[in-house]
Amino acid sequence: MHVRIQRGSGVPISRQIDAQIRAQILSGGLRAQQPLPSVRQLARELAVNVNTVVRVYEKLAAEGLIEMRHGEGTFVAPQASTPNPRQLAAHCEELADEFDGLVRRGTMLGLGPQDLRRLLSESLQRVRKEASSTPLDSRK
Amino acid sequence: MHVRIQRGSGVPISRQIDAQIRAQILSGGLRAQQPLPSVRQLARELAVNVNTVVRVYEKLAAEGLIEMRHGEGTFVAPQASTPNPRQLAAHCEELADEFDGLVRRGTMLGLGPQDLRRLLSESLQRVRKEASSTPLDSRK
Amino acid sequence: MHVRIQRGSGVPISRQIDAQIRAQILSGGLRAQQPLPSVRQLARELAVNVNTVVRVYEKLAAEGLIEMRHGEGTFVAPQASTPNPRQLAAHCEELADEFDGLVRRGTMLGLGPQDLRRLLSESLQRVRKEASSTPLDSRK
Amino acid sequence: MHVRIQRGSGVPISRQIDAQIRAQILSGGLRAQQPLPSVRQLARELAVNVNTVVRVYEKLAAEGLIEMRHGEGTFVAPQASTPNPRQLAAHCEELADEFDGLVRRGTMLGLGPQDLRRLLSESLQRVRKEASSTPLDSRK
DNA sequence: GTGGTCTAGACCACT
DNA sequence: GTGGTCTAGACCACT
Repeated sequence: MHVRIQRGSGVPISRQIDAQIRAQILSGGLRAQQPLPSVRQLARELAVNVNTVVRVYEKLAAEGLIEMRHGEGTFVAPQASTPNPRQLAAHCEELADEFDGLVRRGTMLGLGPQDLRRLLSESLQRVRKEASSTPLDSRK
Repeated sequence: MHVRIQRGSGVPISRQIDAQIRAQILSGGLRAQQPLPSVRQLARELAVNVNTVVRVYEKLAAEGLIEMRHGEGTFVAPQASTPNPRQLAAHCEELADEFDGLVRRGTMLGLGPQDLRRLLSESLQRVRKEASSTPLDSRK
Repeated sequence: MHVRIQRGSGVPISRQIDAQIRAQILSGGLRAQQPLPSVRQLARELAVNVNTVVRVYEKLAAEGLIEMRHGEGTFVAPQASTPNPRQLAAHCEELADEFDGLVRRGTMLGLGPQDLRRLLSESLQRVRKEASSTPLDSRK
Repeated sequence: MHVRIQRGSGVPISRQIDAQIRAQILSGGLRAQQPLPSVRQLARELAVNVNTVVRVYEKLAAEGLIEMRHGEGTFVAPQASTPNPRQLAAHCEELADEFDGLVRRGTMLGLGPQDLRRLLSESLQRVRKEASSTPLDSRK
């Protein structure tokens, strides 16, 4: 599982973690029954307080996306296996809104469409490189 | 002056307003001495509390980007006229970070580079349309 | 930390609090890393609204004099340790200006230099007594 | 009449003007029937908006300390001639309070009694020099 | 527990 | 009209 938080972006840490785990489950990147890192492990990796992770896991569990099995660990819920197209679409729409926000801000900074396309291309490269260099997660 | 806020995005309203005004000043979109909307007017336009706008204006004033003149109004600071390349660059870098965030989230949703480029193109169209349809601000 | 506000003096409460905390940091009376009272605690002690304290702390934080750590508390900034002679001098000059104001007002009331010196002596006594009788702050 | 305002001290301009005129009337420095500068003249001298002065004059007139005679000008009220000991005492006490405030702030800056006495002495010199060099007011 | 943000509303001061 | 300060209270996020 990949999670990466941006500090100082103004977006609450818990929200960032939630969105990323949720995206991977909805898209099938994380499969049903697959184990998630333990609360403590993820908290350590992200340098975040344990309670912050606990609250995210609890919320996802309350929505039925994951299951916290006492003494065993946390797993993607069985029903969560089939990518849910409605929620996926909702998530994509949210992404589109955020693109709008970035484009507006870029425009206000005086950037044109070409500049913004270039920014995106550079991001794509950076993120691709990240992914390839990331050591595989212990529990994936 | 153009400001547009996204509610429910997790990013504090005040931060969104701050970033957008700041971008326009740094890029020269707002010129030195130019009047900003009054705190009350902007608050009304954005359907936001007056204090929220006041806090943003105070912060920008503390950094010397704008000047609040008691009883007169609020203006872009005289020194803010020449686009500050260092701060502009910092702001662009911040934008690049946020692109990275979106790309990561998109990737987690299973989107490929083509999908993301398409999302950007659609955003560019939407935002261009917004701009052209926006009635000119009374005070710019 | 000692803060004492005078209501009805015409000087905004927030400004009084700001000046006093600032003085103690600049002079080294408050040391680097030292914890400040929490916003709620100080608000309670001074019988002032929490937001008023928050605004003061935010301003001092924006200037790098203190650090607000989410969930942890507020602390004198590490760099603030070495008394800053330039800012200290500025603060002393401000004090001198205010002495001028008092002397002018006293003169207008018909007081002579001797009367004013006596007023100062009495103040020194009163304030000394205050200090000695103040119970040590829990967190200093 | 002597009035001197300190900008940026946090004390409202109108309050500063009020206190200074009031002090001179209470102490007999301004005698009954004596003309005050016109609203416009004082506003110009102090580089203050006319309305600010108007409001101060109106307040003092409402308390019976001065009289605004339409078409003639503004004068110290006849009854205001005999220095009012009770109000004078109140004003002196206020002054004492403000000395306390300054002494506290000075102490927080690390100044001792000697430093503060020196500050006062320097103020006395400065203010004496001001007074002697001030051109006599046209209407005194 | 800690700080962070926002609202609604009041009252004041300056142009 | 403009900005400046303050209160009371809510709800959220991080340790």
